[in-house]
Amino acid sequence: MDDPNLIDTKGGAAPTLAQVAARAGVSPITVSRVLRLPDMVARPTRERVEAAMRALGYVPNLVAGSLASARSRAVGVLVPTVANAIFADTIQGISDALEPLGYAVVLAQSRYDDTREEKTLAALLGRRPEALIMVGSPATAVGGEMLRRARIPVVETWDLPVNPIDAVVGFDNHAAGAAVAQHFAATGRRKLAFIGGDDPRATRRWMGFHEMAQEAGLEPPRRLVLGRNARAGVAAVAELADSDAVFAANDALAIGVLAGLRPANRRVPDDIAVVGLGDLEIGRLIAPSLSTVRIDGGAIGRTAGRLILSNEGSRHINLGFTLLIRHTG
Amino acid sequence: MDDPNLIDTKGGAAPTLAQVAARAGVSPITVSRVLRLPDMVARPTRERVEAAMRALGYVPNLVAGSLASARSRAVGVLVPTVANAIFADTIQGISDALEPLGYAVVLAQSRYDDTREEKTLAALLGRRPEALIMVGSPATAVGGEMLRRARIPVVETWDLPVNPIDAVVGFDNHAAGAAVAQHFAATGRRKLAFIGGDDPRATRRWMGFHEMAQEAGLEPPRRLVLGRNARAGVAAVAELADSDAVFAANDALAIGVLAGLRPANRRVPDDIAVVGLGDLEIGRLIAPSLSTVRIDGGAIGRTAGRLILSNEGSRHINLGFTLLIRHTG
DNA sequence: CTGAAAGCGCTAACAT
DNA sequence: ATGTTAGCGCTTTCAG
Repeated sequence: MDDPNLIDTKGGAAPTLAQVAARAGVSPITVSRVLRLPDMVARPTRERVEAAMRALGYVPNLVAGSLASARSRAVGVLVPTVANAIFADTIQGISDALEPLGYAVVLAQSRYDDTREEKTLAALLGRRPEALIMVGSPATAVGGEMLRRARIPVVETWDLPVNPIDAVVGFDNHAAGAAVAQHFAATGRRKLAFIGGDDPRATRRWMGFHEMAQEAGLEPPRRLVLGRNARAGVAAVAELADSDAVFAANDALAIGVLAGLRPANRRVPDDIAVVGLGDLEIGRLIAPSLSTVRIDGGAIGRTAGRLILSNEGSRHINLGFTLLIRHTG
Repeated sequence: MDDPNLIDTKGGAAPTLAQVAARAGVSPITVSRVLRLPDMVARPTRERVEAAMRALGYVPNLVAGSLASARSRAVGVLVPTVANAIFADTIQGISDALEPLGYAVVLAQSRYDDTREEKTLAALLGRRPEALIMVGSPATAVGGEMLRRARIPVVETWDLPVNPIDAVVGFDNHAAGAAVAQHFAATGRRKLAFIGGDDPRATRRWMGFHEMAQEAGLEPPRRLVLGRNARAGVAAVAELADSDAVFAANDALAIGVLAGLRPANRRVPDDIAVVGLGDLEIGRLIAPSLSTVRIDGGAIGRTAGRLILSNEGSRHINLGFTLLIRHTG
């Protein structure tokens, strides 16, 4: 039963805590204490142990420690994709909040695929993380159930689910969509379009956008589901011939739309307005600068990290968004 | 000795393999086999065990499994930062290559800080990953020694170190810098500048750039070390008054330079050429489109993933780069 | 095809 | 301040 996909772990066993103990002439538990509770150990003893560690190049086996103590000091992080810059700041924020405290970040991607998400969640939970942070909410009931049974802090982010599993750090996607539609209506746009994925968060943006357009007495906006990256934005332009305002569910998409509009000779914002979401640094720097719904992804990550470390304060945090009208709409 | 930063792991123990075994009326090892070697177990037995697992909501404890088998099925990934989009594709590539095989990605950031890198490396190795992939090479001798002693596959990426620890997947940063300088010289530029960080890879780009400029008979280029993000690019423009060509060590920086040049009324590429590195999708979409040294970050990640899974073929892979001259230079 | 025994490397709980 | 004992939840090895 040889699995050809196994990494060939070379020979040469790593030194163990017991070996350090033997070399220092103490019992294993003393070495363990030098590592975790150093000032519980007498100075000379500690120094002998430390010398032994250095001599052997000892690296404590956290896997064994996790099993013995039932504390993995790991947090699972599940994002749709890391390639989309929109989530990078959130991962960074989580890492910034937790790594200094000795937590490891175990990262996994769902790729916007519900089946994969379920598998990934199981794989993540198998490592017994002390908490799990995810962008969005579990797509399946099974996934949700797994998280609930795991009995660890769970933080759903980038949205405000109605029935959260535990903690939430996000913003109101519906309201964000509505805000953009309202802005378009207020600036005299008549034929709106939305471009984005069909995941729950994008769909909520669409719902808010759609409803507010109706309320403003505009004809129903179009919805284009072509992908989530800049290329999809370029492609979308072919369908935008009779729209005068587009809300793209993320900034990369919006920048793609801008790029597609240029050769089509449609002037932005005169002929058509374009608003993105996320506020990538680059959106502010291009010309014309991109109007967008600003989301503070870094704050989402840091807040999620803080939430799993403490039970004080609210566990349902709405970080909001800001409509930033720059030069494209 | 209460650490207030401990996550409050709630009560309610997760079901164990032994409990599943008891419920199914088999011995623990049989449950273990159902999980790992299902077709070694008779059909009816297997079905009983599977039913018991479902009934209990059993999630195998991979921490215990790792300890017992000495195989963690985890890979450590160390990057300078995840916020810089330039490494996102590499992480994605690693994840794509390894997650389907059951490996977890333990992600950590060095933040271009040598001390932090050393600590992070130790933290990573303590989890006993079966391999470690890093962007660049260990900054300190201690870090290198730790990696060597870990006796696991190590892949250094985004560079071609002269004395690699083990495997390498990267490109020649020196040659990339030289190629840009050569291009500038060939297109009549006289006063070159370089903007980037002071990390080893950026420095190698600078060296190549500088040497080739000399060879081409140009006056020595300037080197600006102001940061690595787009904002640093904007700031750099103040120092670029008498340069007619800039090589920015990454595309975000280059886009920042472009943004800074606009209000300064300096035309690109007529007054000044700008070339980046990385080939972010967005660079191709802005106007004028960004000239850049294309690096296939995704391929670097996937190749690194493949390398740690197999010992066949070369372990020193130069994936090269492509100079892409578009509209900024 | 299934099981019994032993142990991975560490820490918790109790001594002393 | 240090040590002893037991055991975390699983897999390995060897039997049958």
